[in-house]
Parts: sequence; structure tokens; C-alpha cells
Amino acid sequence: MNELSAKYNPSQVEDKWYDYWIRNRFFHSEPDSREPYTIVIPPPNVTGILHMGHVLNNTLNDVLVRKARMDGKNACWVPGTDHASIATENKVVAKLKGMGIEKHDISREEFLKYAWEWKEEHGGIILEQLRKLGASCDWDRTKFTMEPALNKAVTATFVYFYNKGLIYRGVRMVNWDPEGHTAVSDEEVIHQETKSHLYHVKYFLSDGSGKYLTIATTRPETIMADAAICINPNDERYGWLRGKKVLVPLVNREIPVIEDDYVDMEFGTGCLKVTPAHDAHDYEIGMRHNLPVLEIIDDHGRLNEKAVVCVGQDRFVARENVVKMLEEQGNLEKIEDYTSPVAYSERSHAVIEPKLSTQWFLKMEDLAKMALECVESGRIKLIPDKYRATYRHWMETAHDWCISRQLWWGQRIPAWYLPDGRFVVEETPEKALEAAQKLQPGITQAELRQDEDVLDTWFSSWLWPISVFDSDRPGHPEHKPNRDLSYYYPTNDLVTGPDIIFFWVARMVMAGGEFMDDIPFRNVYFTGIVRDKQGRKMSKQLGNSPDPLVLIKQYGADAVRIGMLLCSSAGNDIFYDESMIEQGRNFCGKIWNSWRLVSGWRVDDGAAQPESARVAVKWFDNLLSRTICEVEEFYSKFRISDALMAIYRLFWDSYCSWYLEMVKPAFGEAVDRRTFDTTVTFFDKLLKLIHPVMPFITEELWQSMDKRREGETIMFQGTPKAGPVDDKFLAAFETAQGMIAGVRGIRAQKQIAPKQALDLYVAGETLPELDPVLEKLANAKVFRGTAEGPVSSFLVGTVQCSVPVSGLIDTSGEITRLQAELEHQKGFLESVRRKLGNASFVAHAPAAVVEGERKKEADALSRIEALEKSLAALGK
RNA sequence: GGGAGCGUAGCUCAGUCGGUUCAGAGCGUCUGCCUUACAAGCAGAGGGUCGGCGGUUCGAAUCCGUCCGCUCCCACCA
Repeated sequence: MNELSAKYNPSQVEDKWYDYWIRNRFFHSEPDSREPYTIVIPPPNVTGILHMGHVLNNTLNDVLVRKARMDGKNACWVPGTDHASIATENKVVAKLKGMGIEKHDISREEFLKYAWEWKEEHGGIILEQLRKLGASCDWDRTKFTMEPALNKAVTATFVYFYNKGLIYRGVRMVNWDPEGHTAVSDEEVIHQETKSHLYHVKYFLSDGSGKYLTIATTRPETIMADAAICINPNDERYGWLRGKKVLVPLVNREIPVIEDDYVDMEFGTGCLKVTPAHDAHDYEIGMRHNLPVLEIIDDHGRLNEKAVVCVGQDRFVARENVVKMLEEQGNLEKIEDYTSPVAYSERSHAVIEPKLSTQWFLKMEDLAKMALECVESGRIKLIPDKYRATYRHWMETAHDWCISRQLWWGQRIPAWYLPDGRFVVEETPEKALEAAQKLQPGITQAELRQDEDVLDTWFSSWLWPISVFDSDRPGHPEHKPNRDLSYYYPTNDLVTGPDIIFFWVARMVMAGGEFMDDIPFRNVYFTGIVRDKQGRKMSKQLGNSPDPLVLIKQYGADAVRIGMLLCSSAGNDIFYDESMIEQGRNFCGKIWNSWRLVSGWRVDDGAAQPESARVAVKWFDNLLSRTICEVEEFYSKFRISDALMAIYRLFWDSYCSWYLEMVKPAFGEAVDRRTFDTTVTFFDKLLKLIHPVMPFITEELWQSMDKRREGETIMFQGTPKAGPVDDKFLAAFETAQGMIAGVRGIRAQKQIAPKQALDLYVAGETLPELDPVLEKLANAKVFRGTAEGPVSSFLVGTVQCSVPVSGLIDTSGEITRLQAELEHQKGFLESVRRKLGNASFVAHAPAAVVEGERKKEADALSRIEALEKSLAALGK
């Protein structure tokens, strides 16, 4: 055995063992005859850096993988990164801006060149960081969602769904940033309560009757684009408007009055102006009623010539002017102050302008139905189960998926347009040309124009569990799965956040069903969101997120892993607290020191095993088995933090505080061989139990326990198996522990030094076998019966214990304490007897419960008797 | 507004089928200890009307209703 340093120094051992694991390719997996256990990483953004959410997620993944590996499975954890089109493109745009380059001043090709440079420079940093955490990924299998093979899979998938008739082009409202000159995603829009006005505008009937209706709007500058006035069909106030036509103020264009349930009769005047081109809801109403779409605002947020009035003016300037004109013409009824949420661009802070544009969509209905069935049938389990409701809600209300994005970084949509506007969808430009030539013979490649948009990032991530193994399969279900895909698919568990349950989880289920005719994973474990102590989401802006690498350096990777797991009960948000990591560090120290103790013992082969040690071994052996069962149970339910806590307590409390104290040889003496060997075996099992959670320190200690050869590792040692458990013995031991604590309590109270031996009188059911333990740990000689004279006494269950403490006894204090306890017991007895006296209870309750009450009664009686005896001994 | 969830010790959370002495764990707090592995430690102790009210039941932290407080997701009403 090697000499251990006085303190565990994580930074000195972590890199050493990680390199050792890599050198020996312990993380690498190839299909073989063993049962596979597969996890694909939720791919982090390629240019991202490790944050606490990653730490939590990847620690959980790593625990599961390492556990499976020790259970003898062929464990494979596939790592990789996501190209994250929006986030990455934003970063590149920002970087270019810093260099004085605007995105729109350079070509797509130039931009992509910069983007790839950026990716090469920053890409994969996060994967390097995961190594520091101890993640046991099969790095040989590292994938990137935009590498050529995966791109091919994405393109093939697009063509597949297009040919199947599920992908179509449609018009949709996008969030247009008139300053940034670009569409922004919903995620990049911030809604802020903003003070504005509600303008009440009169619309006169076109029949010349002079009658009018009033609408309330926050955007009077759009009235020139009005296509209709809408009322609720159930609104009796406006029955007279049915079928009528009104004139749009200022431009005097005639528009119909239509009826739609969308209108809220309570809000405003109950009349709604419908402006399909400039409001998402209005657009939908317009679609339902076949209204014309009139766009009057251009890409810069200015009114165009179709507006007729205020042409060329900025929308906000136009608003003022329109209001003025309305007032002059007698169309303005009143102006109210009004506060409502307004959408702003996260980047330019410009007010978002809803704008119509043509996008690509994937029909969701059938895919969603299938994805729902996979979960409803129980084939895929969501943990915690409450997310099933969320999932169902999503799947039942799924809208078609808008898969196009107005970006450059990503997989470009494989649609090619002919000059006449017709288009073909093919996997390659060559095939596109071929197809185009069928439509227009003689057309050349140069005349074809590929769609400018790229695909939504999720359109590549939903293939992830398939494409990391076999990129030829997506889009080609007829393609025979390769060896990897047949072996590793479906994967076992997915660990991810509930915020992407629809974006990612559900869509992987869809892709799996479509291309594999199988589920992509069996269990989905949802982690919470990591928050700070005040409950705020950790974010860069707030600066409340610690740098995991700094923490790892400071406390060690094992401590960080433990710390995260300790505060992460499944499905709840994580309130991160650095003290949890300190706790992890302390635990490392405890483990380390316990081995320092044992490894320093001198062993005497000839010595006999003391009785106290024999009993200690018997006890810990039983307790170990029981705990292993509990831990397995916890793992099977993904209650990782409970599993950890069970091992933590076994290691710290049971093994260190109780077991080692029992078998520890007296100062200067040797330990017998039998006890020593068993103790080493126990320690070995404890290390293996905790290894999935704390890979580094366990490898370090396991290696130092014995002469190990290169290529040996704790990683592949089997998880310890539970033997039979003697529950009665364990219960009896718990009583003994209570008695020891009682004696120690008396010592603390009376300031009696641990070295001073005491007498302990025991009345009640105890195991005499445990007496040597009592004597060793309580430093008390055990007698049966009740002590005479002044004693300090206590109860453990129904066992009456008394310790003669002549000269030290505070008689009146002792009497007060005992009397209070006696009162409590009498009250308890009374309540139990009331229950038993209730005929209805005895008649209805199960026999076992009634029996339990009778036992309570008997126990209470015996305790009362013991207490009275103690009081009598004190002369009361 | 629609959907989901939460409320148990100072903090973070367990608590299964309503029923064992069930009111728990870890951390923190308090007290005493530098006891020859560990003060990043050891020993001991205190701490909760299970959010409020009502109901079902022989029996409720657990089931039902209702109110209060909080969180998340979706829509973000002209």
C-alpha cells in the first residue's frame, strides 16, 4: 500500500486519472455481445462555455453511465456539439461588428468563412471542460450537428418529408426588427410593459346613413391597411352592424363588418379592426374570412405608398400625424392612457414589427399523434411523471413547425428556384438541376437559385440519437441500419431540461418513429433549472453564475459533482449553494482520512478477533447489504440524490463514526488479521458504491489500496451486491446505538470525561451479544437490572437504562425531567387507549393496525413502569 | 386568459397504499471537546399546529372542496 498524503489534493490526481482512463480507452465502446447502455449527450452549443446547468446535466449523465458500466453493461455515452444557428450567428455578427464589418456588407460565403473560423477557434471548448468534470464520454465518437455527414442526414430528411407531402411553404408572421433589418426569433423578443394610448376611432357606415361604430386601437397608423371590422357574433349590441360595410377613415376605402369568436366583447369597444398584414392575430382572422392583405409598412418601418397618407414617414411619426388627421376629420372619439406589453428586439431594442413572410413548414399532426402515443402507452417514461401532462398538452395543440430561419449559419434549405418561380427540392445541386431540367429543359445550374434560408437548429438535433450512429438512415428509412445503429439504438436514458420538452424531446420521438419505427430512448429524466440562493435563474447578465472550472480547481471535481447532486431532487429547480460543494469537499476529506487510518494499522496475524470487532463486522455487513438494496432501488427510480445520500450516510456515519470506532485497536496496539481484511473489503465496496458519483478520489484510493497493474481500474469493477439482511439484528443494534448515545449524553451533561469508566444498568430487551460494543463505545460496564442509589436514567424504546453517578446527580433536575417524561407517556397511553376504546376503530381498522395500537399500549405501560421505578429510586 | 406544479424544521428537500413510536434527512444553529484518521473534525442538544379553513373517514402531512401565497410553460387580446 502506498503512503497517503495527509490531505486529499484533487488537483494532483484528477488529470492523472483522466489521462489514464483516456490512455486505456476505457470510455470507448464498440458493439459486442454485452447488453448496451446508451446515452447521447444533449449537445451543448458549439461555442458555448460550461455553466452550472451543464455541470448538473452532465454529472447526472455521467453517474448513470458509470453505474451502468460497473453493472457490466457496454456503456456508451456519445458526446458532441450543436451548431446553434441563432446563438452562434449572433456571436459571429457581434465579432464582425467589433472588427467594423456589418453582416450585410459581406457575402454569405465570406460570412460563413468567418463563422467557421470562429467555430474552429471556440468550438469544442465546452467538451474540453467536460473532461475536467470527469465526464466519461466516448470521445472517439464526438459529433457536430453541422459536420458533413450530419448535414447530409438533415438534407435527406427535408427531402423525405417534402416528398411525403408534409413540408410546405406558407405565409407567416415573423418578428421583424426594422433597425436590425432582420427577422428575429421568438426567443430574441422581449416583452416589456410600455405606456401608450388607446385611440378610439369612429368608422362611418358606407351607406351614407351617418351611423358609425367605434374601435379602440393602439396602432392608428395601421388603419390604412384595415381589411375589415370584426365583432363577436354573440354581441347583441352590434347586431345592427351585421352585413354592413364601413369606410376606413382618411382613405375612405370600403371594408366589410365580419363576425368572429376571437373578439373579446369586454375589451375596448368590442369592435376590432382587422389588419392582416400587421398583426399576427389579424392575419389569422383574415385567413379565416378570406380578407385581402395590404402591407403598408416597409422593411425600415416606414409607411409605403399603399398607405396613401403619411407615405415615407416612420411608423411612430405617422402615428402622431394620423391621430392629428383623424381628429381634424372628426373620426377621433377619445384617447385613453394604456399600458400594454410591447415586443422589443433583444439586440437593437427596436419595437418589433409583425411582418408577413414566406416560410417552410412541417405538418405536425400525425407526427405529434405518434409522439404522444409513445408516452401515453408508457413505452417512454418521463421522470418526474408530472411532465406527461405538459407533454400531452403540447402534442395535442401542436402547430405546424416553422423550420426555416433567415440566417446563414446552418443547413441551407435544399430547394432550388427556377427563374419562373417554380422550385425543386433535392438532396444535391446536381439532382436539383436534373429535376429542374425536367420542368424546363436546357436550364443551367447558374440559372437555379437555392433558397436563402437555413433550417431551424432543432431540425438537425431531432435526428441526433440516430444520426450520431448512422447518418445515412434519416431520410432513408429503406437504408439498412449499420452495426452501431442496430446495437445502440434505442438509447436508454436522456437527461435534459424540461424547457426543451417540445423543441427537442418530442421531436426526437417523432424522428425516431418516422425513421426507426422505434422510440429513441426509454426514460427521460428532467432536471430542474439551476438558480441562485435568491431563486434567480443563473445568467450571464446577472453575473450570479459561478465558473464551474474555478469551482473544480478550488474544491475538486468530485466535490462539485456531489454538491450539484445534493441539491437536485428530481424535477425541482436547483437552488445552488456553494456550501453544498463544501460539503462534497468535506466528504472527500472524510473518505481520504478513513483510509489513512485503516492503511496505517499494524496487523497482528496471531491476534484473536475481539468480540466487539466480530459484532461490528456482523453489523456493518448487514447494514451494507441493506443500503445496497436501497441504493439500487433509488437508482431504478432515478432518485440519484437519494442514492447519493444513502451512500454518504453509510460511509460517513455508519462506517467512519460507528464501525471504525468499534474495530479501531487501542492506541499502540495491532489489529487482528481477520478484522483488518474485512475492514479493507468493506472500504473497497464503499469505494465502488460511490464511484459513479465520485470517480476521481475513488480511483485514486482504489489504486493505492493494492498493487495494481496498468489497465486495471475501479471503473469496471462490479457494483457490490447485497447479501442477506438480518433486520432483527440491525434493529437491536440501533437500540444499542441509542444506549451509547444516552451514556454519552450523560457524560456531556455531567462533564464526565470519556476516559472515566461508568456502569450501565439495563432493564429490558437487548441483545447481550452487543454488550462488548456498549462497553467499548460508551466506556461503560454493562449490568442487567436496575441500579441502586442515585442514578441518571434514560429510555431507549422500552429499554430502561440507568447510570449510577454518585455525587454528580442533580436530584431535583432529574426528577423534573423524569416527571415530564412520565406525563408525556401517560398522555400518550391515554390517547392510545381512547383509540382502542373506540368500537368503531376496532371494527374498521385492519387487524395489523389494531395490533400495533395494542403494542403501543403495552410499550407505554412498560415505559411508565420504568419511569416510576426511576423516580422511586430517587426517593420520590 | 389557458395549462402544469409547489407550500412539511432557519435553508434545501424526503414522506409509497390514508394506519407501526411518523412528523424525518442533509446542511445550518446552539453546547462541550485540539480524544493518538479527519477542527474540512468529534460528541451531544434544540428546532415544525405539515400554508388557512371546511369536508370525507374509526383514523388525514397523505383524499376532496375552498381560500391565501409562490413558481414554471403557453398566449401575451385590439
